[in-house]
Amino acid sequence: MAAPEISGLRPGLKRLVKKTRPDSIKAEVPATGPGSEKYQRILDAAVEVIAEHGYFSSPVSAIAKRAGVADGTIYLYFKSKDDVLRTAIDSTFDKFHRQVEEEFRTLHDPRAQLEYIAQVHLESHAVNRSMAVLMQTEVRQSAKFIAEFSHHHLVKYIQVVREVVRRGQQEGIFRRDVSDGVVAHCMFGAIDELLSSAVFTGRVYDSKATAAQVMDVLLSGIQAR
Amino acid sequence: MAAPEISGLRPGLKRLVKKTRPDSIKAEVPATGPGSEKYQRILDAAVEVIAEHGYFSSPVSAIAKRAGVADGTIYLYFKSKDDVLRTAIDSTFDKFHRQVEEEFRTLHDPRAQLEYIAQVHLESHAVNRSMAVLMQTEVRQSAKFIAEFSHHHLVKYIQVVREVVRRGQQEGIFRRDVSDGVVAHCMFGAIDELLSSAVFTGRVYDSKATAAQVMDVLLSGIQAR
DNA sequence: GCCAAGAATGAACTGCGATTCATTCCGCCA
DNA sequence: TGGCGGAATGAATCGCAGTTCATTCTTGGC
Repeated sequence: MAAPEISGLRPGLKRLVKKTRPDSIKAEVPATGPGSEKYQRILDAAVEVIAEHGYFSSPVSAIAKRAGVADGTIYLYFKSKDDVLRTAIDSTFDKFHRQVEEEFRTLHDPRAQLEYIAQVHLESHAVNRSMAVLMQTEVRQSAKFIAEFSHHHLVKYIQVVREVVRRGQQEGIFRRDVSDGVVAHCMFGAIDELLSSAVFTGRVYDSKATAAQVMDVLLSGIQAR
Repeated sequence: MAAPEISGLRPGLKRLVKKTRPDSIKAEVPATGPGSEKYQRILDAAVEVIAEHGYFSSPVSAIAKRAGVADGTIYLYFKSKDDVLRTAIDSTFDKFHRQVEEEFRTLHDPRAQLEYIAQVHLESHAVNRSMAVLMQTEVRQSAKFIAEFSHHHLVKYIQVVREVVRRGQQEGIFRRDVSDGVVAHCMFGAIDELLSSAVFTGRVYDSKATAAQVMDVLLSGIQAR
């Protein structure tokens, strides 16, 4: 998708890695490290293939093929098949958290903050469909190794929501007779299920409108009376 | 767990399959069919092992070992490894739906009906921990073949909730400006996430009290004003 | 042009695990 | 008690897929 077409078809152009940047600047992209174009292409290919067939039914060879590289090449960029998936998931979550953090610098109302999170969460579908599928199918997950590290990301998400809820309670906006934890899990679960159902049925929706609807119900449910 | 200890250790008693029932009654358990004790033992073992290691990291040999039978024996009772898991999941969902159907015969208030579903859903943790883990890790899922058929079960669950919500809306109990579908997914998602988090962190909780709390928020959110 | 450094390749290796099936073991009946 | 039908066994088969590594290709400096 976003990745340029299989460069293997243009043998003459294959090895340019430093792009147009000369050596004066030290911060070259380490040919084989993160940030190189091939690195990213492998990640994208892995996400696509795994989203289509599932982790255990996606041979490294299929990922390599999609990325337009040889099987062995993947091991120049990543330690193992696990490592590829882990990296892809990590970077997605990191991006999400950076985005939220950024927005929170100027958005302070607890209600609006929750709405923002909901909306970004629901939007992930449109941003990168394959990644959304992968999140729904692999992260909750099946392989213990994925479960373990991705659990950490979910905890962080919940943590953020809890803090917002708690602040809302302190400010007297939200009722205090429900635990922030329960509310956070409910919100995450509700949104994620909506996303999940959209992903599986292939339905598209207006993420802003849907987020508004869900949050309307939830916020009505927790507003102080 | 519930299964009797590995009978393989008592060679002398192995083959009694008809139990104490003589042949007068035709409805004998077909030695190798559903309902036989070994059949159930294999199912239980599969659920436990898969809950612990995940489907793709659970060799048939491990399931056989846990069930106290030989590898090949499993193929006398089931068509394939897939078939074992499919059967286990199917029967769990079937049980859930029968339970709900039964209760609905005497419970008519929409609010109470939703609360009942929430409670049974949350209780599954206590009923069979391994199965709950399996549901969280495999059903949402990973292997396409599981996804496809279990999706059908989820749809049925959502369907039931939607109908209740719609009836509540008609009766004027619930607000009509939110779609029954969105509400149903939110409810399912919220409950399932709570369950999931309990399953993964190993936390125990009072399913009745938790269900009450979640449903309090949700019902407040959707009540007509 | 020639060479060294390192990127890329992909065939081959290896281990694993689902499934099969020839053989053994029982329990029952004549 | 002999032997038949079916249940159970588990070693052997077969294919697959993650990883390795000897070899080939590029590039950039001289």
